[in-house]
Amino acid sequence: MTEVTQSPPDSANEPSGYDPAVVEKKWQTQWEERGTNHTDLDGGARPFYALMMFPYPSAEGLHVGNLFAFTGNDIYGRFQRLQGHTVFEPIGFDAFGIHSENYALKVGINPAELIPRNIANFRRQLKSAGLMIDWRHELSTTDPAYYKWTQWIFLELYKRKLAYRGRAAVNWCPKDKTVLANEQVIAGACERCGTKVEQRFLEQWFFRITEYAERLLANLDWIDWSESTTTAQRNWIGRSDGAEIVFRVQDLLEMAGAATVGLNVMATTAELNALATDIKVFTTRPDTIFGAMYLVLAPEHPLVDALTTDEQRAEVGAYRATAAKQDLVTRKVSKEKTGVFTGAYAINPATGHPIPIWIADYVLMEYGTGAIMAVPGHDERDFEFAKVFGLPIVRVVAPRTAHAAHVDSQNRDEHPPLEEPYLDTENAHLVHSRQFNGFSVEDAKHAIVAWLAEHGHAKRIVNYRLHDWCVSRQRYWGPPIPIIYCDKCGHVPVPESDLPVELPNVDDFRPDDSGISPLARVESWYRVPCPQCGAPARRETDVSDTFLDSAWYFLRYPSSDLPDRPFDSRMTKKWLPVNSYIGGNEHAVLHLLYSRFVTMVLHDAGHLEFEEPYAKFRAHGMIIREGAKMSKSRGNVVNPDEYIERWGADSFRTYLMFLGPYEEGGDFRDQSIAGVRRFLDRLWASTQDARRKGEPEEAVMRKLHQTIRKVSDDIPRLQYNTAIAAMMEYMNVLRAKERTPHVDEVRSLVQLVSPFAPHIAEELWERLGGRGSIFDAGWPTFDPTLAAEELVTIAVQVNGKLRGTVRLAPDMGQEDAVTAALADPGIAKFVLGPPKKVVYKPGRILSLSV
RNA sequence: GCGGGAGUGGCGGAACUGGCAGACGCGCUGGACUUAGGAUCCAGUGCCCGAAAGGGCUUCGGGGUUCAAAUCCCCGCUUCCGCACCA
Repeated sequence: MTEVTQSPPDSANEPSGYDPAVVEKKWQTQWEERGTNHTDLDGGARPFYALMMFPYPSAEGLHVGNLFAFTGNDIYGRFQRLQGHTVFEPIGFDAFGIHSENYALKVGINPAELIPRNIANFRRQLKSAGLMIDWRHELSTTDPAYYKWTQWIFLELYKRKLAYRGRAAVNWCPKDKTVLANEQVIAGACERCGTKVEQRFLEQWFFRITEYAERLLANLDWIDWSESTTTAQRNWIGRSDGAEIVFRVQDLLEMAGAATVGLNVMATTAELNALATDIKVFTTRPDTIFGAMYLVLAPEHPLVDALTTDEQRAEVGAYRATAAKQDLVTRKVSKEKTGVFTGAYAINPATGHPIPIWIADYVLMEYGTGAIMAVPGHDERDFEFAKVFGLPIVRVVAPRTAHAAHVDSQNRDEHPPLEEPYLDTENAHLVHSRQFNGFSVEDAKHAIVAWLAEHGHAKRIVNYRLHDWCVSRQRYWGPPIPIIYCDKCGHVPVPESDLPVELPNVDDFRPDDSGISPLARVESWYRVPCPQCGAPARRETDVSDTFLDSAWYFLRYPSSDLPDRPFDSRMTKKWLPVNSYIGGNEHAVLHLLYSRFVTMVLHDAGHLEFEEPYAKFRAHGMIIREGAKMSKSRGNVVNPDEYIERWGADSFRTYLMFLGPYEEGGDFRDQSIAGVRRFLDRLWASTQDARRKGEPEEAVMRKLHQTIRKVSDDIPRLQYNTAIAAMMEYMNVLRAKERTPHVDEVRSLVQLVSPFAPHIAEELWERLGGRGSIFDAGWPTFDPTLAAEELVTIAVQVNGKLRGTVRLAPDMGQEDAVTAALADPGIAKFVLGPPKKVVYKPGRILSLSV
């Protein structure tokens, strides 16, 4: 439990009489009874869809980070409503997945039982926070009526040949005999039993997201998203322009015998021939081909067996075995270069010289072709490797200097041996590269690929870092993948009429040593007839990735009750794409990329008219606590319940928005909430005290209109902290000493506060005689003439130093301004003669140089 | 290593397009009201010199551009986040 150090004011002695507990309860009830937060999806004009990333309903309850995100979205949504939009602000629960399953395993209760409890708790907490949610459209990804359509989406991808079976590495615990997620691997060992984890290859389902890489990348140029997020996506997609270069293996005939024996049984003869002849490498530096001194293949490269000579076979085998034993996490961490020579040679197509073929785990099978040409002179990793194994290092790129341009670049002495790889490509030219000597790196890339292409040795190619999306999970708590395996028909999709494939409610959902997925033990469930031929067949026993559940939930909200289709086309046309999406940057890549991909596929399949799901996305910042990151182990996690109880939801919300710039986050400090609470106390008091007699004061009204302008400008830009500061500033004017505010001075302030502190705003609105909900009363308009100042204060600088200020009309001319400034003795004493130079910006500054 | 941010009082943070640095809030100091104050109200609060008037200094450090720089340019330092042997 977190200790809340500061107590709220004791309401008995509270002069303003503001009791948030009473006010908030009252209005939450009223909203529910009157349906204030219900959205007229059918008839509402000017639809505005304000989406927040739905939470995973953990047993700990709502995290303050969730509330930070939701409140920011709620303010935005309420503001849009006050501007005359019909706003839809739905919520749901992302309740499938490894988190729930692991927690269920820990406490020994089936997740199907736990999740509804957690959701009930979340619902209570969300309601206590005063969010403008239309609860009639709540959804949970674990509801069969929802995941029926998650499965339907899988089949849509399958139909379009975008879902396929492939082998992929997983973390495997040999003791528990189970697959582990990356986060369950701690320092290379199973988090449950401490056994060293191995990598294993399993047949899994993949989505061909790489086919969409170019579109996913291109659209980033026009969607209105936080730049940090689009940058993260660009990096993740990782487009590289380069070339595929073919190296012919030497003494091919001799090796053919070895190939047939050694190669994987999966390979057909045709594949074998193609593979055994050539090694394809991907490079972004085809210009350095004359410096390619050796080839390196990934240890699991399918050609390795075929290439390896008898003398090297034992060593190669041992190296591959070690590499395979390494888990996926530690393999990426270890940096020292290791490797083994296969005994084989390939021909460098540029030089015609034979170069050795090595295997090493610094080459990854997953990227490019799983093989590289090593250019130790111009690549850090290759350089390091060459140093370790004493391989030759040759320079083929050299700095372009005025001197070097005129000498014979073939002259070796001109360029001493490399102490480190030479990486500059800007002011450099080629050397030791025959007819390409003197070419710039850029020109050489094109020229060399074109030259090699004449003999079929190379082609330009684009490579992506993005991999296909592996959607299989060897787990219990997820939607079963809707596929059936039949001996005769192969894999057969479950007919749409048979959806959903319901997750069986089993007592024993624990992984044990019997097999891979817990569902593989439920024979009564997985044994089914083949939908095509009727022969006995078997269901897929893996479930799909949680990211698939969340990749389409925003499509379901407006059609949440639709039984026979995933979403209604009319509703979808009216409400989508989402107008505003707010969420954390932890989802900058996976969730946001996957949902874009699924949307594009559904668009191509004719189900959607748009191909980008979120017109606008803004990433909010992270909150820390008293300067430190919040974590369970530190015990410094903010529990929203406690703060809402002690300070009220309105104060808590407003404080969250005040503690820092929304898109950057900030430091949550217990002591500081008091300031926001005081502000609301004073707002309450101002309304109670307000006089109806007489006229509002002109200067105060001027400040009010300036405040309306500021708040109206700040909210759409999510600059909530400065909007609140502006309202506080106005409050200070309103309640300057000995002053009784006029109702007209207060009413608009209550409206400005309403998106931040909705309960107190409703209450005060009612007390001021407002009819109906304040959220149906519109937004105060700002009158520029009322906000304009008659006189403005202008700073006067002499030789760049501030020497005083003068009050001037905003449109006063330069001469008059100088005269007015010099009339001030405090300024005049620094100006002895006539000023040498005068810079005057009306309404801003007067700068004199003497 | 690569990519993206950020460095401003005791603290969280303001500052539009280069134009009065420190808005707003916390904390702190003094006062009023009080049996009391961890409530409320009033005043003060960047640092240094000075009794004051006044003056000097100040936005991570160092240079530069400009009448004028937290803001623009160059060099360096620190720090947070993401990706990480991606050829």
